[in-house]
Amino acid sequence: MSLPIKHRNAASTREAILAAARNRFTLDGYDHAGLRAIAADAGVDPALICRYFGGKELLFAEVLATTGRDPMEIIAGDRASFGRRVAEALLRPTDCRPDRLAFVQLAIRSSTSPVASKLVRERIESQFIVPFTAWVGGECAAQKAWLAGSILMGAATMLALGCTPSNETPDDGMLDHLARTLQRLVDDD
Amino acid sequence: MSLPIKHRNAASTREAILAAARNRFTLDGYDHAGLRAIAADAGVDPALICRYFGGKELLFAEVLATTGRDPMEIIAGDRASFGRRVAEALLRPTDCRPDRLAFVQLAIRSSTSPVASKLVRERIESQFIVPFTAWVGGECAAQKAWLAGSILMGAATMLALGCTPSNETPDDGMLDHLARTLQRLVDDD
DNA sequence: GTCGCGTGTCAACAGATGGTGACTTATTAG
DNA sequence: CTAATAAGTCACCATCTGTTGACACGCGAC
Repeated sequence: MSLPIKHRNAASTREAILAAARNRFTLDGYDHAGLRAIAADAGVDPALICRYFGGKELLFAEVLATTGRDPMEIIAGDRASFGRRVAEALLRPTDCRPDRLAFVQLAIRSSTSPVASKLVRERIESQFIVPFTAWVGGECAAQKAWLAGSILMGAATMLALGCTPSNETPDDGMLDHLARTLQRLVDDD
Repeated sequence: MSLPIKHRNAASTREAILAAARNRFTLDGYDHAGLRAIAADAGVDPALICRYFGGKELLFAEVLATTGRDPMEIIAGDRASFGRRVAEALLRPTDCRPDRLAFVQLAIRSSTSPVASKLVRERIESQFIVPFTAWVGGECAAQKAWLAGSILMGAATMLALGCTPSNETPDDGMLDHLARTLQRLVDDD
């Protein structure tokens, strides 16, 4: 986490700050991720963050924009395996590329902060609702997109809260049900 | 909101504080609902809140315990109309009794705060997951309960974020899809 | 070497937060 | 009427937050 030799390199320290911020924002949410904590993780003075990014809100905006890949990478594809694909991406983040749906974690943990929620909503709209609506097609595409997003957000919220059926790690039963529910959403009508 | 004549009555001012706190916590979440704002709404000095409830966390605990009715009032009942019943309770809070699923709003807005999330999780477990699991029955009851809770939390989160398919108020299409998805959860297997 | 500028640190500010003890005011008992 | 107690207020504290300006360090150019 901390580089043993501290070469003065603006680009790399900027990346270090961004990585630390991404981690803290994802773990603690916008409100509880303090600039001092982020700076400490990055091995940097808090003042530097403001000078580099122009403040906490701008930092969050940059983190949000660079966290996770385009969700459509997972969503778009074979229609028949959509449910399982997405469920696995959410419940088994270590199996596939770990950052596939990372922005969902980031989103739910910062959804309560007024300034962060605005940015979060815009990202959800532009990078999930709109492309998903186009991909799923059909008459009720918009409603399906909203519901699919709701299910993903809700499942992630419950996990973040520590609510699991077996009081353990997510099990196969959860994955099956989640996958089936999502699959039905794109299948019918 | 403010009584013109202020009789000194411990019980009624306690209720006023509780009502103001419930409102603020539901609207702004645990973190952004300040004791000063709650006190101002109740027409009371902030210090009184600490003296009456012993601090913000205990106040929140009492609000959480007294907000919304037992969710099973809506959930338990005719199995065939379960989906629509719950969907309407969530999306049309003004149609039925307004406080039926009020605790869901309270829950999602305070789910990010470490101290509040602990209380929220306990309430979800004890007043939703456990009784729902018993009610739905069957082999995968626990997974169904978790998924149902996830869907409710997610839908409420999306609404709270301002994400709706039509950028307007929740429409009938959303209600239909939500109802159907929930219904399938209890129907199959 | 040494000057200059990019890079980073330090100290401090203003604002807000939850919380506490001493104080004042109203109500009621005797 | 008066004294005791409940009800409520005030000033204040310690802490934390994001942010800023002045300062120190270090590397490259000359």
